[in-house]
Amino acid sequence: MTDSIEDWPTGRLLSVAARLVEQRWRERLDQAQLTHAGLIVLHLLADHPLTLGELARRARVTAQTMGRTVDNLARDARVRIVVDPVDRRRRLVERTEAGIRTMESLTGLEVSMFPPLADPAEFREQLLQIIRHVGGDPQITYGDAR
Amino acid sequence: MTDSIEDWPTGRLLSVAARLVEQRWRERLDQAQLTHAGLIVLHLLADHPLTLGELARRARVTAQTMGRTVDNLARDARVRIVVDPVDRRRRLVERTEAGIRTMESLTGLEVSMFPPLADPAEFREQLLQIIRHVGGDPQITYGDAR
DNA sequence: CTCCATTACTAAGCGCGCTGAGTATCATAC
DNA sequence: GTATGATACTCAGCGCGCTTAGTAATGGAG
Repeated sequence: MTDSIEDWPTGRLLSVAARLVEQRWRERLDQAQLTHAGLIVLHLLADHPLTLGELARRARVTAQTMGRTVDNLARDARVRIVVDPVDRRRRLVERTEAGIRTMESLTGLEVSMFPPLADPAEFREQLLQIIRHVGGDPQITYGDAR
Repeated sequence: MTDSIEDWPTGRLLSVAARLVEQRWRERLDQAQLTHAGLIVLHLLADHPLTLGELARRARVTAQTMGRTVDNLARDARVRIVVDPVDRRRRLVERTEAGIRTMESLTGLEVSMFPPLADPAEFREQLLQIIRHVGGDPQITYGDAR
C-alpha cells in the first residue's frame, strides 16, 4: 500500500494524464476512423498544404513519424500527397474533400473533450513552460541529426 | 504562421509536454539500459514483489502492456518472474540484485529531471484532477473487459 | 467429482513515438 | 559539367500504448 498515485513524481503523472486523455480521444475518434495524431495533421493543414517536414516540425515529432501518420491518412483518403514540382524532394500534403468533411464533423470537440479544471489557463501556461524548456526550438532531425 | 503552439488545445499540449519530458528521460536512461516504463516497474517493486496484474493496475496500463515491459526487464536481468506456487495463474515479479543496483544509481533523479515550474504543487494537483476524472478507478481489463 | 464461470495471463496485430542508416534531389564550388 | 555537401524523405527496427481473441488455472455450484 502507500504508494498510491498521489506520491508519484510529476513527470510520471504527466505521462499518465496524457495517456488517459488520449485514450478518451480514441474512443471518440474511432467512430470517425481517425487517430489523435491524424487529427493534429488535419488541423495543421486547415489553411493550406504543408510539406512533410513542416508538418513534423509543427507537431514536434520526427519526419519519420510524421511520414507514417500521413501515409495512414492518405490510405484512408483524408489527405493527398503530391510531389512538389519545384523541389521534387518535397512532398506537399493537402486535405481531401473527405478530410475536410471529417474535420468539420469534429469542430468544437477539442474543448468539450478535456476534463474541467480549477484553473485551465494556469494549467496551459505550465504546460507551455515545460514544452519551451524541454523542447526548445522545433528543429526536425533526421537520421543524421547533428 | 499564426498556428503556433500557443493556440493548441490543452489536450494536445498535454501530449506534447509528456512526450518531450519522456524523451528527456530516455536520454538519461539509455546509459543505464533502462526505459521509462521499466523504471516505473522497478519503482513499484521497491517494497516487495507484485503480480503482473497488480503492476498493471498501479501503473494504469493493461496487463498485456505490462507483460511485455516486464519481459523486457527480465531479459535484461533487472527482474525475475516466478510462478506463484499458491495460485499458478499468477506471475510474481521481483527485482534482482542488478535491478536494485540500477535503481540505487538513479535515486533522486526524478526530481532534478523535471523542468522548474512556477507552481509545481498546483500543477501536480491539476494532473491528479485529470487522472481522477478520466481514469476513474484503476481496474485492469483483459480481452473480455466488461 | 464434474461442469462452468471467473480470473490471470499470453498471442497477434496496429498506431505512434523513437533511433540509425540509407536514397533521391537540389545547390554550390570548382 | 562534374564532384561535394546539405536537404527531404524513406526503410528497418524497437519500445510502449492499445484492442481482440485466445489458453490455463482456480473456485464454486450441483
